[in-house]
Amino acid sequence: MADTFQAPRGTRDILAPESERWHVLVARFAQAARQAGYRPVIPPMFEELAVFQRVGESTEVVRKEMFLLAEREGETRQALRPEQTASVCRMFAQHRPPTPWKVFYSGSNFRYERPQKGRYRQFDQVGAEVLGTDDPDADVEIIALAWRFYQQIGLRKVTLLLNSLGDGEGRANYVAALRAYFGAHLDALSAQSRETLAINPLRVLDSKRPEDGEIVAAAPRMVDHLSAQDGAHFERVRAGLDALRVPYELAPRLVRGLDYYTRTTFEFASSALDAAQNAVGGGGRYDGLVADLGGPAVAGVGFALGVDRILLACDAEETFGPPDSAVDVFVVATVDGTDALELTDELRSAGIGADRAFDARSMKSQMKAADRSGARLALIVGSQEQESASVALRPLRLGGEQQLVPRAEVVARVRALLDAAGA
RNA sequence: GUGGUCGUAGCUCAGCUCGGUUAGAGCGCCAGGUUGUGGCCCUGGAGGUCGGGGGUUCAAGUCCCCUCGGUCACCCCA
Repeated sequence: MADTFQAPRGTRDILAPESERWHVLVARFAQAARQAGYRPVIPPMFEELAVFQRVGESTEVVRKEMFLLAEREGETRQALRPEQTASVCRMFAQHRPPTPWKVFYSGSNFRYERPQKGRYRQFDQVGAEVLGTDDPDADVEIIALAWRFYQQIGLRKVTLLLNSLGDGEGRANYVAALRAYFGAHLDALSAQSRETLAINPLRVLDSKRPEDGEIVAAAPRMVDHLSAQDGAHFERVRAGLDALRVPYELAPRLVRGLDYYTRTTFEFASSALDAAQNAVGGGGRYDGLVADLGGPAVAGVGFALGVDRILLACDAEETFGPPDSAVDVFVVATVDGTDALELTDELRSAGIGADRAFDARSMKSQMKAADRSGARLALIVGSQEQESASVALRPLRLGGEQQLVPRAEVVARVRALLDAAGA
């Protein structure tokens, strides 16, 4: 036996019916975003490594999980994208579109990490971003867009966790306060947290290690260090969410894995999933990122939602099943197959879903295939029908008797039957 | 990157503890029963080098080692 191959580690093949729900999900998201005035962008799958390094030198994503492409002479180092916000900001810096620039996207990202359920090396996200304004209403619009989308696909056990990380002086003061606080309790911290502390004190708040629990819980809170301006911004975001009746929980310890976030920060957690993969989406404001990428100093806010995890949550909540994939009509032809070829083509051209069997199987076999296809109607052409230039029309999942119709009238008769049944 | 656990037909699994005839079941698939008609039923068939490699042994799906992959926790994140 020849060597067999399998999908690379951390990737998976998505077959129907899973692939069907996947497509519907992405289409629904696109529809929701377009309805809110967002337009699609299609960033490249890879960028110069430096673009992604801007999301934070201290993050795992950049330090250990980049999918680097082989370096070629005379070219800068490139990497597969680990997320798309950085690319969107690079696009903005490069093309300088009019603001506010409201965009959405969907597609795969790549992170070289150890795979687990709901965590893959190639994973898909849908996301939306607003660049060019720091109006808190934009934050609210973004959050509401994501929230309504979860609602629309039937997820009920999603919680919005909200925080503000502040910016500028307030943020600097807070980081200093955190550093001092954790520094004073060094021996109570886990070894890993002590390392993290040296790199980015904010991320120590993220620790789930039990020995850190107590000390993290008592750590100073960002909300107490916000500047007057950032505090007002956050108040306005909260008021907006209240006005839209989008429920949220304040999460003063919520920091996110990417360092570019400022001010509003949020995460969507599904209580239907295990803690390891319960983050079904997240986002926030990144007011300095475009400038970091060589663009103008414009503000930005956005989110990304994990397609794989959303579908996992849908399974857990038993919602958003695969769409009906049945074709309308199945053509059974036992004489020479040309009838099947022509009839299916005619039906499809008329906008009727049609399928057939191959390999000149027996009528019984073709009828079984017709049944399995889920078609509501079978069209049968045997030698008798062929001689009389007619087609037998047999209801499979419809009421009524099998009838013989003239070949020339088939499409019209099929349509009439389907319409009658559909109504 | 660390630790645990699992890996037998397309799918779900039995067999492994105490090595020993041609490795089984259900579902699915194909064909026949019905020489022109699906869903139910009956009969038969195809399909597995037991994830891969090495070792122990007269003998390995069963024991040992390595490796690949899944999965769970940590880490991190979507």
